[in-house]
Amino acid sequence: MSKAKLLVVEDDPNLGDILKEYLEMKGYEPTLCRDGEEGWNKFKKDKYDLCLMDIMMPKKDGFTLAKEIKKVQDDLPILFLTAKNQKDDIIEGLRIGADDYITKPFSMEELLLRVTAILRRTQKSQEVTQLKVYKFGDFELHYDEQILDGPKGKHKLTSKENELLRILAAEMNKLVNRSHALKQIWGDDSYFNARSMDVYLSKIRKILKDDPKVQIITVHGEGFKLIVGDA
Amino acid sequence: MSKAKLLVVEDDPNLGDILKEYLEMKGYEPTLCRDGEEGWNKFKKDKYDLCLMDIMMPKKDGFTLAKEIKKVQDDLPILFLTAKNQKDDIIEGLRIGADDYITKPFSMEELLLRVTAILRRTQKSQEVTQLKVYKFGDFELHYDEQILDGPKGKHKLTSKENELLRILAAEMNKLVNRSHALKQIWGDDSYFNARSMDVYLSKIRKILKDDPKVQIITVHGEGFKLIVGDA
DNA sequence: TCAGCCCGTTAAATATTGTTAACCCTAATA
DNA sequence: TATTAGGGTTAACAATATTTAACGGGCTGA
Repeated sequence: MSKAKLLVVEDDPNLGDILKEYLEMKGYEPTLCRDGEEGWNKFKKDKYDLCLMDIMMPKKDGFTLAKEIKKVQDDLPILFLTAKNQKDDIIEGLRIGADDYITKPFSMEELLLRVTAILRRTQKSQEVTQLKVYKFGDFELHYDEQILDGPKGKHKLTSKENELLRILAAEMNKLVNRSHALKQIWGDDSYFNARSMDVYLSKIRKILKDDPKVQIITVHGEGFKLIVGDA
Repeated sequence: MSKAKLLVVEDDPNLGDILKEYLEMKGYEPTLCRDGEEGWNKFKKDKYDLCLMDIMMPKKDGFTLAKEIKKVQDDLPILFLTAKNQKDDIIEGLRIGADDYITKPFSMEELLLRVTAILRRTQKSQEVTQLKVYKFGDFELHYDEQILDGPKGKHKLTSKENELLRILAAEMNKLVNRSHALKQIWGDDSYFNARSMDVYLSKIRKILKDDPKVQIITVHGEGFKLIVGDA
């Protein structure tokens, strides 16, 4: 796990130095630029994880720089450092495309919170963006969306149907222990919950009829299997 | 909930008195010291929640005092009061482990903001960090402005809609527990509040129809998920 | 083989959630 | 002070989800 690289564009030399020192101290790798033009040059040379920039800067303002950067690398998160007395319409304009903003004067702690929040979010979305999908036969179970996409159209599933089918699909062609599934979904293996599960199995089987290759078979006294035969 | 104890070390008698009086008025329990040495003695005698200190002081300067304090109690947050443009002082202070700084002259409101921010942060360290802009699908939620910017225009949100959507957006693609959201927004999980939340969910879903990739899924008996599908 | 349990299915009963509209405040305005 | 507009809550009703009940068929072991 290497340090996150931050592009810091700030023309106030005091604040710039403070930012750089502070962010370094907190385990980041900041590159400080004094104006928008320098920021643009650094951006072209290297790859960054996050960009912090002032709005009002000589040579090239933050708004312009942000737009240019977004054109090249749309997913680079940008955190604007804005002055409090900035006109509303400017703020309005720069909202588009900014991932966040913080108004001066701000505390270092506030800034750090923002930076970590953005990085956490973007890093997460790089990993977990993939919504879970299970495929079996002509079906696709979109678990996160609670949708079963089959050969005869999409079926909206209820939460319980969704959970149950996911367990079966995850163990495709393998036995799913009855009691195990019950504990997973209902928390405990009781008579009524078991009957409930049977009701849902029945509903799911109805949908699965859309593809004759797919069926749920019962292993008496043991559990169930989602089996996928050949064409 | 007792008053937070503040150790205030400031050699300027005018500023010191003003600080003490103001902080008392705001419900804190400040102890005023005139120099670093006195500050050190008070620190040893009592337990404090936060320390505000000047840097340039007779007998023992702020840096020295801060270092000594940190050696004994590393987690005591320190807020430095620095003269304007003393960049090196600020950096040095942050390096020592100050949690924040504020440059003189400052307004009392400004100071209060810092103090409350630090105390809030240290008292409940597991606070959810709050961004100002949340993006999901073709939407941008501008939390501060209570505006949801979508593919078919901007929607002004009421504060409840705003809060609710923020919670969902912060946990994008993940389950948000019903009761948790209720406690966050309404303070308690009661029948009528729950019904109220359902009303707001309905309103939000109407707006989210502007982008078919985005939807709020119900997990029966559990909570909700803001789902962002693929194109 | 047959009693008894296990399971499949359907339907009814409950519980939870979705939606709309009426109602109640409060704060701004005339 | 009366009026109004907006936000929030409550009420009422609709739609779904889940559980329970009821009935019947099938499997299994004595």
